Amino acid sequence: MKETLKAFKVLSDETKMRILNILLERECCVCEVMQALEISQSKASRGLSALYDVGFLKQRKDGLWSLYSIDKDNISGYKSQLVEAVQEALKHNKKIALDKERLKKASRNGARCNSSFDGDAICQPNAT
Amino acid sequence: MKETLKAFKVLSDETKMRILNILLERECCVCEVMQALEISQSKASRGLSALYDVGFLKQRKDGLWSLYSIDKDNISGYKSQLVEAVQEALKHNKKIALDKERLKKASRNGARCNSSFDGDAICQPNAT
DNA sequence: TGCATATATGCAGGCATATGCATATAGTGA
DNA sequence: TCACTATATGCATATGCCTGCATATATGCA
Repeated sequence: MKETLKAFKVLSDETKMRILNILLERECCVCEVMQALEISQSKASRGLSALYDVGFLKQRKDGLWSLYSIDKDNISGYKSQLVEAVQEALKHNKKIALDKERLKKASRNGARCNSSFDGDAICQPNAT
Repeated sequence: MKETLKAFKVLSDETKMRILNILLERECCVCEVMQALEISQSKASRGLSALYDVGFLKQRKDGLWSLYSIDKDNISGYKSQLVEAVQEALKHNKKIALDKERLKKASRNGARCNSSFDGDAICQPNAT
């Protein structure tokens, strides 16, 4: 039961729901998530690891990069239903569409994420 | 998006998830929910109204009683997927089975809920 | 009209979560 | 070994949620 509650709770957060959505497009490193969602590095990293902890994501390392993707092979039962619910709920959402647009232009180290680009400064507050 | 997040959030709480589950069995008044889950009156009432606010439940009044049930006619899309995910996640859960057992014995005013039976006192802490 | 019962809700305390900031950690290449 | 970059995380703070307690509200009945 605790596990189930955690799965619902992780997804009841805008950032994490958006992260899950772009990962449905393709595998991403933390850096690309930052760029796609225009969020800070710590926010991206924490969001990803929260989704990982609950079992929605798998992770692999490639040099400096930490690459996350949907753990399709291990998502089943209610968890796959949750992922489908997220997709269904947001399939016509504007913000999500923007995220996906930006994701296309995003790239590993393409933006020199941590230094020159500072998501913290750019990211607007919780406007919906 | 806010609406979607609220739907996930409401269900990321044990009490509300259990309430949703027993309502899948049948319509209940607040009193019966208290008895089935062995929780306090305010907890039952607030849980029900939270689920109502998000659109999972409908409500009708019958004299003193406030009767809640799953709003099947208006639950569609991602919300019905969420309800299904809850059912799937908890279909073999022991606590849920107990809730349903107690629900069978529960009745409107059968326990003189507010006075003699005090859920607050009986209900054990958050053991899982 | 007054009492009993069922439900809703204001308030306050406690707890969990989200997040920015700063920093630690770990690869990479010179 | 050192500088650089990507990622993870400790700390402090702000915010929101859960819940019990007490009380208000509403309905039925004598």
